[in-house]
Amino acid sequence: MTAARQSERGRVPPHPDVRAISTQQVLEALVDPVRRRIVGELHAAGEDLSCGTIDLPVSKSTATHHFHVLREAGLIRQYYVGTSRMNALRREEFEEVFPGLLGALVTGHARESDVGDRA
Amino acid sequence: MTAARQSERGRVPPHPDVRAISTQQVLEALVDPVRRRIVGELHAAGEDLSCGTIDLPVSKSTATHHFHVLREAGLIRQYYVGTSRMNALRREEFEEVFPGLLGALVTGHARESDVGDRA
DNA sequence: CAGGAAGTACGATCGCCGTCAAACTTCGAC
DNA sequence: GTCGAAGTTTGACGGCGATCGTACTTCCTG
Repeated sequence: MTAARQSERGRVPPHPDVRAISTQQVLEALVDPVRRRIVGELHAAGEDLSCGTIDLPVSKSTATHHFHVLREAGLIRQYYVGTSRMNALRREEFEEVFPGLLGALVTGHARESDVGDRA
Repeated sequence: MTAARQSERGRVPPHPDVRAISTQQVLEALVDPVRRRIVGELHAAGEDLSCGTIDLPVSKSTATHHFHVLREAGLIRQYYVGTSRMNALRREEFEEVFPGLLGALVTGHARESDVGDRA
């Protein structure tokens, strides 16, 4: 059992069970444009991204804060690779508990330039 | 054209075009538990309800504020009947612009007692 | 018309959340 | 072992939004 932890470099932050998360918490997490942008990028990328890869209009400390909130809300999973912290969207797990929500937000109202102006 | 207005008792508040509403605005409207409760009640009722019909854990002036926000976010339509202000959920219009969102929030995570404790 | 019911408008208050800078920690590279 | 890159932690600050009470408006009822 410790073997598994060791393999992941130790520094593994706590991740909540998605089933234990309230709609309230999810909405509070997704109401922030910066956090929604993070989720959007992860969704679009289709692969795990390090914090630095996603460029955000805020300082590093603020970015850390946002990732923390997303993790607490069960939206992302984080793990270290060297000095970089990787972020993985917890799509499937999340879909089971809040079916359609993520899709509705990423897809919904796609025409607006809202926060999706990368490219 | 004034004829139409007259029929509605005059006191008709301004209603935005749903297409002109941002995801941001919608989320800001729905992140509040009280407002989500209002939407939930309207959704469950399946018919228009007056402000007073929906009992909320806040003062009247605060309630007015919440209805205002929901109206501005394109979620409800309001009209007077006598001294009562009726509220109608703008389901279909909303569904066209933010497909699945409303359903995902009302249905999603139905097991939690979140804000849906009526009955 | 007097009274009351149903909301609205207006300020004022207050707590929370997003933001930042600065100091610190870890890890990889050289 | 040093340096730098990548994040984290902590504390402080500022603004926005939820809340309330009070005064006001409108409409129905008797």
